[in-house]
Amino acid sequence: MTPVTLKDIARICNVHPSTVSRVLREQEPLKISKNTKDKILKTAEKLKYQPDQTARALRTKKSYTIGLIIPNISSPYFAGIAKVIDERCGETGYTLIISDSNENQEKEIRIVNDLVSRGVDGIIIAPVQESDKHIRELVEKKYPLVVIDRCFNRFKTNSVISNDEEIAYKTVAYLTKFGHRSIGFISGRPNLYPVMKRLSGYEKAIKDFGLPLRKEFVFKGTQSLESGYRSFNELLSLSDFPTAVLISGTIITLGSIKAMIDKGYKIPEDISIIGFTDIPYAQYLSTPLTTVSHKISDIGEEAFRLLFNGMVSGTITADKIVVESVMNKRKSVAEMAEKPSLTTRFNL
Amino acid sequence: MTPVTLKDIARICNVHPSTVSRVLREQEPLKISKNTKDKILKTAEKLKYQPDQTARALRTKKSYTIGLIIPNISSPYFAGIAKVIDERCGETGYTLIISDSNENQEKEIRIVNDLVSRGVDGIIIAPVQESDKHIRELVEKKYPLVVIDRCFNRFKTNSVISNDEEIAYKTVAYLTKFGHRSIGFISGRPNLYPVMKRLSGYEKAIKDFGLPLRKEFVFKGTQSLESGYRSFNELLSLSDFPTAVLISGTIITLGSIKAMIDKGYKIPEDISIIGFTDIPYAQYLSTPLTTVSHKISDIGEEAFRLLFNGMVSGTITADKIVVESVMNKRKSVAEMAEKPSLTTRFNL
DNA sequence: CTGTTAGCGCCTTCAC
DNA sequence: GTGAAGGCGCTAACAG
Repeated sequence: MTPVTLKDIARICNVHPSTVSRVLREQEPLKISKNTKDKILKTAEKLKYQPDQTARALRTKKSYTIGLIIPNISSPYFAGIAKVIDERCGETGYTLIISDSNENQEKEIRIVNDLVSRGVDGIIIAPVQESDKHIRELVEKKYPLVVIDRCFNRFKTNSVISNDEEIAYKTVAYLTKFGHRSIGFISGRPNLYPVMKRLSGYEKAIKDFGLPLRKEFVFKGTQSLESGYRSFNELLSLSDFPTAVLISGTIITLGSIKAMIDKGYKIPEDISIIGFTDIPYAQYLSTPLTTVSHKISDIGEEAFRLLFNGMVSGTITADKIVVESVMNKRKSVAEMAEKPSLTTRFNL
Repeated sequence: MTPVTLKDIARICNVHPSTVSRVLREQEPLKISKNTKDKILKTAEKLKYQPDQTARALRTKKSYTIGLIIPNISSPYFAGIAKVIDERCGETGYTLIISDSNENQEKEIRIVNDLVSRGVDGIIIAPVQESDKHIRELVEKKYPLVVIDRCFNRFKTNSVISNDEEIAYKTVAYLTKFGHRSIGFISGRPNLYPVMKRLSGYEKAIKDFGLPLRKEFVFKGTQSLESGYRSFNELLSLSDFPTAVLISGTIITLGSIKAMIDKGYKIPEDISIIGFTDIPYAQYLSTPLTTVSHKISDIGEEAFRLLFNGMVSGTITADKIVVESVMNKRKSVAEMAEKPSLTTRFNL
């Protein structure tokens, strides 16, 4: 019942373990007599020999393992990215270790250390992003690394991001076409790179289109439904709340929708909204949601490709890949009413 | 730049590596002079020593690693389970390796072998379930194992399931209270354990309530939106389609809804539906969906607990845990009209 | 073509 | 209290 080892096979075949090792690894050029080779292959099969990856990794300093660290495995966005990377790993003979940092910096650091001491060959990480010390340490150690959803300026490393600034700008432009001039912005954790970029795209557009920039129309919070709910309620309590709102984050968007429903407001009659990021359900919501969707599979694909190339070539690169997001125009944006929301407001 | 080892610390402290090992593992009772202990601790800290888990695992035959195999990481159901298990792992010092079998039996087998040869201390698996050979092999090898969402009768092992049969029965009972007597059943892969159970609960209820059991009202397919779409379209093409439908699977439910929308049918005016399983978005859909929701965190919790107990005690158990599901009564079920759907049907 | 030797980094038993 | 020796299972360099 104890696992079969090279030694076992060697003993049975009357050869040295190293010979067995050579045969089983199909090491080229294989200078082994067909006779012993067949003998070894056959008994290995019969005994269902499985090489001990731990021992192999210890010896070769290569584990054929890569680590993926994401802040929330329950998020469709990160789950989707994980899925693609997992597929590529399967195809290339790597095992993926997915860890959830749970939006928690300390846990993230623990995970990074753990993965390193487990000898993963490379790491893909979507950092929680409060500090970047541990990331920089990896870079300095020349550890194969790809960062998703973030870009550092204090040091250089591979990263894959979306064009959030640009697309946020475009959503504002889109809203102005419907006559909106009073536009809000709701987000979760404000120090998240994509959120910062969306905000700056938003602000830039507000300026360019000559709209009033109102600080009280910009809300920050955490990555939770409750936060979205709270922010949107605050927004609605403003006497002259905006006629359109950009909402950053799926779960925040859901919380915002809940706030509107609870207060009896209608989308898009009372307020138009655009959500970052798309989900399969968005089109089936009571008002099919206009969203910005990220090319999840491209992001995963590119992240894996960067990491893989680095691992096989043994060189450390610092490429920055930008994946283009797209806008899904559905029903949550409408022409602004002459006297926006007034009826509804006074009916409450 | 090369990692710090016990040897390095030993050399610096003028002690033997084994002494360093003893100190750093805080092995009790620690018969080490405070002097050398402090010296070792200090230099270990200074050099940021991280034990090589690979070497340690090879030596101790314990990797402090557990494997989780699920058929789809993008499914909120499995992602939720993974999240809970990951949390428990973090708390207990284990590292979780999540692998996605992608509903593919062969990939699942490859993953199992890979995890075993990587030396994981235990496995939690939601099997794809075409064959159970590889699962039985694990059981025979006395590998710590917990099966989620499935129950075997050919051999005994730990499993955590939901009370699908019972709850399916109850949903039919619930529908009859609204006057429905013609009830359909749509599912994905029919050989999935929960699907089988739901179907049998459905059939039992149909009999018990004296409803007509119509084979053409039962649809099978795959775990995909398209499959749900196709099945529901077929159902709608029946001249006397049912007034209520049970739908097994989130993504299948979404496909079904799409089919109804495309054909212009209204929920629940034309057809009442109940979806297995709940998702956060269900209540925000155009018709808030009546669903059966599984206690995802309980399932994960129980699975981890079973595995953990087995691993620390070194005993192999074969417990069967049933987690109770609940019904979320929302808006997708309504009183059956006198002449159900007729107007709508002829308006098309 | 195949065997021998020598570790990878760590832990554990047995000495002293 | 601490050191020495041995080995987990495997691979790599060197013999022959």
